[in-house]
Amino acid sequence: MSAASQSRPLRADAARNRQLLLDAAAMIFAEHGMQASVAQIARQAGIAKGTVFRHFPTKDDLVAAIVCDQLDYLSAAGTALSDAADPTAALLEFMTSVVELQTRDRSLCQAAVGIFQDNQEIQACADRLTKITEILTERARLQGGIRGDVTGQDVILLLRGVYQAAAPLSDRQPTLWRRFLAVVFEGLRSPAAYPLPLPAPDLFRSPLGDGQSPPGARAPTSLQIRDDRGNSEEP
Amino acid sequence: MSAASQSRPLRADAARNRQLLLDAAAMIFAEHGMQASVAQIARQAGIAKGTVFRHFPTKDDLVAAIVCDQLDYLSAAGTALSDAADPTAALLEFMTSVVELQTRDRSLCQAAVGIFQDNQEIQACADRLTKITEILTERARLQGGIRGDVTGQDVILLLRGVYQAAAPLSDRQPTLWRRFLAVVFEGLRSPAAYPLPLPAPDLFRSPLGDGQSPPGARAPTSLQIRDDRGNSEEP
DNA sequence: TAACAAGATGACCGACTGGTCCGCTTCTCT
DNA sequence: AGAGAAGCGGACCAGTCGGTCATCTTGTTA
Repeated sequence: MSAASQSRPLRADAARNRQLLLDAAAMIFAEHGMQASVAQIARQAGIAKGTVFRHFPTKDDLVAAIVCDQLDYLSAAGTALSDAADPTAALLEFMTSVVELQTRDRSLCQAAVGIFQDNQEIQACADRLTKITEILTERARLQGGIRGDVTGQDVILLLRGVYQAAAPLSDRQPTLWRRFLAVVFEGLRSPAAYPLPLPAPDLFRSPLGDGQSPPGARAPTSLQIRDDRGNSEEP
Repeated sequence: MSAASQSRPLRADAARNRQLLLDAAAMIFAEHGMQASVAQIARQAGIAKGTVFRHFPTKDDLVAAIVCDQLDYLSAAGTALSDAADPTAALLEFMTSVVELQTRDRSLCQAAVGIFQDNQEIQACADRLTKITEILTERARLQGGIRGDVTGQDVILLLRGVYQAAAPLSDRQPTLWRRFLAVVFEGLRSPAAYPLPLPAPDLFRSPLGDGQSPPGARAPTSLQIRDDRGNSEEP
């Protein structure tokens, strides 16, 4: 969909093999994560390994093609919810979609944020996803459904956490993430008992040293998140 | 500390090298995760690769030695808090310790739960950690500081999620996890707006088919966690 | 149908992994 | 001091990885 319309249309067999390859890669990556080998994918697709590299110069390019598809899918899902009547319910539904897809596809969870910060294509897709998440979050915030100090980047990072929390038991309790999503969403709801500590995350700007712990920025809470502990030696 | 007191005491140079090796491994694993190569660790320790395998028959044994130390450290921290005056504050402090250590040591996050389910030694340490977490959680629950349907295993899995959520930005915002821990802890607090869906996680028993989604077990909430979506095709 | 370019192939490459092994060194004990 | 055992070093092994390339096949087009 992206690099196919360059110059000539693909020859029939090439187009067929490319699709076989994409399907196989999506399946293998979903099952084994992106550390699955190219040879394994080629075997699954029923084509030779050299053919894989003809279609995608590097393995990262193949991963990017798969991951971008998934990220775009989520962006589309978010966009479809961006004018829902109930913004808070829409945000929850969006969050559900994101974790659900992560659970189905293990490669996505490694790609969702920052892991591929060197891959331009994935970055662009991730940026789009972050943007629509920001929109959904702001609508819910304005509605008062979630606390005022939560950002879209909080949401997207927390969704990664929800998936990862449930991942160890994904075999035996494949829907456990719903439970953890409920906990996290509860934590995002209004009214906030205590303000969140620290400035919000920033996936894009602040390449380094954005003043990530400005003095006095920590909120005073009765149940303070502990700042430091006296031990400097290892156990 | 574990296999050293077998038969003879180590020779002086062996003991020295063993300590060099453990220190180097802890540092390298903390920095690069447990996928760091044995050669890299040997290089860091200034000893030959063969010597590594003399002290630890396999890489997994080396990983286990490091990880068990960390898990035991956390268990001890939890035990020290198990009779604190304010159980809810104690639980939060314990949770802070856990995420903090995960942030410092990337190997721990992969080991905390279930990843090493085949390694007896790590399993034993993880079980102890889970047990003390359960105790701390129950005390906070009885105090009314956290909602009644939260278990210790919820807590330990969520802590993994908190770390993972903040991990992508750990370079630029190394204390971001405090923010996410605050969100999650807020979600655990009493009073619960809605009951948590699904039965609690179970790390040990239920090797399979413990009825992980019994009909009607899902809680009725106004903002329901969506159960299923109609699309069966990929994007 | 014939010629040619696009595509497919799989042996091959170098880099890397965890792990082994044997000759050499060094510590310890008498 | 000297013997013997414990420990060490690093070449080596088999396996895997991503990636390349010369050669063969096949779809397309004149």
